Amino acid sequence: MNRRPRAVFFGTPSFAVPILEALGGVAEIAAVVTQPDQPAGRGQNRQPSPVNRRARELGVPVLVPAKLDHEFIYQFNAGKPDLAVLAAYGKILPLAVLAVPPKGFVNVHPSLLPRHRGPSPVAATLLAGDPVTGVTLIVLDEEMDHGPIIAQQTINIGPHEHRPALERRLANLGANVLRQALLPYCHGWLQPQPQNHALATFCKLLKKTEAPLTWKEPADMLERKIRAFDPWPGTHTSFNGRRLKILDAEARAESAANPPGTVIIDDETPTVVCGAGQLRLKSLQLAGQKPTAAVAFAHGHRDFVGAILGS
RNA sequence: CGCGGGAUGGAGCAGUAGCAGCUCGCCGGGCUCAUAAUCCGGAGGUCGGGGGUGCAAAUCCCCCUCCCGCAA
Repeated sequence: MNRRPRAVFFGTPSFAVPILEALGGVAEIAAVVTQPDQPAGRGQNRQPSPVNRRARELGVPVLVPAKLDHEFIYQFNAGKPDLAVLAAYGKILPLAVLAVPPKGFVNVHPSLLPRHRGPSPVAATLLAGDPVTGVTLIVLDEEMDHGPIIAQQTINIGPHEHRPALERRLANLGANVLRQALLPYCHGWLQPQPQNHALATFCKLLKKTEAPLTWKEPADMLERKIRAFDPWPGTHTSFNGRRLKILDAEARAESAANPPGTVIIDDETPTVVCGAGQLRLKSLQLAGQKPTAAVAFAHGHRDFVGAILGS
């Protein structure tokens, strides 16, 4: 193949945008497939996905199928794609769709496969406390995140990095990997290698019910949740009967006699006693209010220090 | 019209009609070898904007702007 390959891009959230842009650099984008406009924000107005917006700016045809049915497959086929690239599309693809492009589907997955297969790999990485992560390019097969590996690159995780920052870095890394590996794969210079399935781990879709913090848990686990669940489903507790979001905090090993959930003051910083260790609060948000620094929050709420959260 | 909370000195909050307050910060001074500690004093606010009712409005009524939680 000497010409630029024709590719169809599947993706939805902002994570997929840099990857779409990178694809435009190495291939001819026949079309972009993304999720239909979803009700979002206050007022529940329907909003196009970030990938949809970017694709329009780039002047690329956009398909927003509600179902991946025969009509969609017909349209997909009509673009005569050599391959498809998929990054966080948000739906499982039927085999009939996977079978359309001759070179298959290349998936940009933000974890070091076979670790963290599934729909929430970045959150799972942070929850597990992994010191490193990365991006893996695979060829999709009939099982979830199971196909052979085209390329993989690794990055370190910052000691207190939250998911949005890590996701942005992984998106850029994914764009790089795609730029470097896609054409070699298309030309057959790069043979995909099977994953070591024995080492596979799996993650589940995040649920809103995981958002409330349980202070009996160890502080380091709670810090991981705060970093992994940012910005959704978020982490919160309750204070004076109102929902209190914990936006940022750091675990420390110190122990205290107070029961879990008690707010103590440590060197000016409000700190919550946990099942093991303590959580130094850095940024909080009371329902309906703006995010505030934890120190300032304690100044305004004189009964905060000494309170037992989550009760 | 999806439901709901909010806007008060630099920051965070209290204050449902009767002189605009609290914690922190800031400025000046005391104490001190020194200090984020402590003591005394001080500056700083058209109470988001506009209209209305009242002898009197941060507070009650109407309109507007901006911010946020739930919900996805």
